[in-house]
Amino acid sequence: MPRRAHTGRRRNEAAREAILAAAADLLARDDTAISVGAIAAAAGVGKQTIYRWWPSKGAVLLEAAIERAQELTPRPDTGSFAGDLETFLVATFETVSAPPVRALLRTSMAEALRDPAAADALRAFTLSRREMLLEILDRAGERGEADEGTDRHLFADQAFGVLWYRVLLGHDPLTPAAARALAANLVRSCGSS
Amino acid sequence: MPRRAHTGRRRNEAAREAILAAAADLLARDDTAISVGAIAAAAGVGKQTIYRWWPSKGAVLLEAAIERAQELTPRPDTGSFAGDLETFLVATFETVSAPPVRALLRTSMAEALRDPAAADALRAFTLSRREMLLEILDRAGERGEADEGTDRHLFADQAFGVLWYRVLLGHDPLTPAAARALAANLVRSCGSS
Amino acid sequence: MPRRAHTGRRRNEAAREAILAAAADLLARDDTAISVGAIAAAAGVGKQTIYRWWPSKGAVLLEAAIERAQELTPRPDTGSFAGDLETFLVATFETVSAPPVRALLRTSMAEALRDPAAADALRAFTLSRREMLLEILDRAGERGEADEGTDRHLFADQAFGVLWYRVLLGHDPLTPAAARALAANLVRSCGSS
Amino acid sequence: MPRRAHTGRRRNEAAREAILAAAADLLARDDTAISVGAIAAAAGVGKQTIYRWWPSKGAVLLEAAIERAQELTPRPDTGSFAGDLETFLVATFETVSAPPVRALLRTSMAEALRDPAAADALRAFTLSRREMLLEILDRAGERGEADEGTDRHLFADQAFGVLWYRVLLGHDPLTPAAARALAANLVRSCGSS
DNA sequence: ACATAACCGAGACGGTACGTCAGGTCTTATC
DNA sequence: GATAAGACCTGACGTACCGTCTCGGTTATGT
Repeated sequence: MPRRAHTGRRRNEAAREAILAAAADLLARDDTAISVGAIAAAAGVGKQTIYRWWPSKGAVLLEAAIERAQELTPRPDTGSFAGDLETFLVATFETVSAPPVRALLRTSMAEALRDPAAADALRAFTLSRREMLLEILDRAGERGEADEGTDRHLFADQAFGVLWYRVLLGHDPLTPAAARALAANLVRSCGSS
Repeated sequence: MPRRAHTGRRRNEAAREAILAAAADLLARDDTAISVGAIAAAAGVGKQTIYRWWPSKGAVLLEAAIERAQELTPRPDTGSFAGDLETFLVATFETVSAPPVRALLRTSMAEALRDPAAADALRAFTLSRREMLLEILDRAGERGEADEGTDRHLFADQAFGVLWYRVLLGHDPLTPAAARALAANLVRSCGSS
Repeated sequence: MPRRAHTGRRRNEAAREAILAAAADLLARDDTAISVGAIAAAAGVGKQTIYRWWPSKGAVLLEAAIERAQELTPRPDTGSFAGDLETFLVATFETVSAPPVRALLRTSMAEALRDPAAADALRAFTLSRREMLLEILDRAGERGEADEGTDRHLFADQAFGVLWYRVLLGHDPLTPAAARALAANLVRSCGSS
Repeated sequence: MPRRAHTGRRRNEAAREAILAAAADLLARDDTAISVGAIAAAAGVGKQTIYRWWPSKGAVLLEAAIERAQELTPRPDTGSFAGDLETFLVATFETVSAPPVRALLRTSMAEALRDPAAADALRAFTLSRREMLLEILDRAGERGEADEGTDRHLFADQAFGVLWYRVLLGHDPLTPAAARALAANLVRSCGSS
């Protein structure tokens, strides 16, 4: 039961932003090894200031990655399921095929695979992206363009699965053509035959 | 506890096997941090013996992972595209949903994301799995069950994309039901309309 | 647990005392590592309040040490040089052989060796103790019990040298017998042969 | 029960020497703050190599200090107690009054006061110096120049006490005149009156 | 049969990064 | 305007691994 709400110096917002900006910069480079010391130095900040506010390196990197990624949010409304889906996927594939964004996703996943705190953050982020996609599906359902029995989870997994698979394994590039073909396949698989 | 004899002159096959076995054991545990020293100690081997034959830690881990994974290879031939695909996916999902295999895939990806040598190995492995799947598609094409214009790459990416996405992000489990639904979707998307 | 009131404007004497008391407490324990944060917390004081009034950690510790030590000041006057000296040394040795006082001297020296401000304080303190001892010598000189040509500095150094040497190196304990033997030696070395 | 006496690479003697040399160099400078990293860097050595062989920074510094100090060993034999003692003390005072040696002693003591391992090393070193001095006293006893009842510990403490006191507190310098006066006092205090 | 040479285990080496700790400074709300 | 709280930058701490190197020793081969 704190007698006062708060005493002492408050969190320095400038430091927080400098840290995330530095982290994002380093993420955009494809340096697979980013150290906490490097982030701190680039942000002009002590390491302890990072550890005071984030549980681990991965958590900082992911927060930085996500903050960047939030900006690039297509919310298409073309009137048709096929149109919305194609627009969403083409835009998303295009964004992600840019090397810095690709590097950002790859490093984010690498961190998430070692660090539970980072994994939570990544899961929260991907969940938000899934919801955007599922809005499109739900709208289509309301218009009768998609079967009601469609497995929504699988629908999202097929879309994002292709995305992540190509980003991580790199067997094929994320082309607009692939986005369109994928959109068509997904529409067909939801079709109220 | 050096029980293996030195061989001198030629590569000691027993050491190689002990290393891969130790690596596989450690991979199956979900210890996110596996060190070369730990592998060497578990194998009763000097670190240099590892570095003599593999370029990096990731390469050892992936070779071990792949060797394990090769054993679990379904090559179904039920006579129909839908049957083959469903059998393949159900079996694959089942295998991968076992926690040790899941850990193995996750750690393999983590290594591949940091270590180019490991990335190459993982790419080679996934390529071999893709070919198995594409055999099924090609057989279907010969029987006229699949459209000739089907994008083979996208077909494989959709299947393995869902698999890896669920293994890495864990939003949903790899259930047989999901495998069956995915198989149905894929058959439909290859359908000679 | 801030029980003391803020005073505003003028220096808070209660805070000063709480700081020195906390420092003295920590000094008496043989914890070789005393942090400013620990002193501040024990005193219920902000770190800045310490740094506002003292130049460094060592300076606080030494001021606390000296304040404690001032209390234990024998000023013997037995009438004879030998008597005064023996009384002084026996009392001093006894005081210093108590573990908390020993710890206090050892920590004080440790701080003085790293921190010029602390060194100054320690020098000032030891100087005051030397003057007490030299009073005894001077009185003896006036009575004709000590040679006028005696090296006063060396006289003091021999006495306090043994004290500090035993406190710091610990080859031998500070026994009353040693104090008496030392007193006898010193008297002899000042003897108007 | 080791089947072999030793396997693996042996300790690198060059590294050991480089570390002690670097430590001695840094000790001679009056930098009160010497870090393990600095020693390692100056020696061209990894920090771990220091921690592998010494329990603490203080232990390294003291070993370096002692190794240097061992070189400067007066073993006088003038035939008389007074001559031997004066020669020993004058030489010792002269050595120690050199600023680098003074710095070395001060830093050694500072380390010993914080670090038990360093304290042990310093105690062992001072013990060896005491024995040298006591040899002189014992030889004098054999010749009948010193009383048999002399307190040998106190004798040594008086000599080294003055030395350390002046090095650590610095009230007075370590002059040859002081050494001679001290020698005279000590001879008198052992006198078989 | 004996020298040679590649291999082996062990483990020390120079490094890089880790996550923690403390010193001394600065900032904020409160008295 | 001094205070308690506490965030800040700095820099050292001691540890964990990396990938390389150097030992003494083991065996298959080549003479």
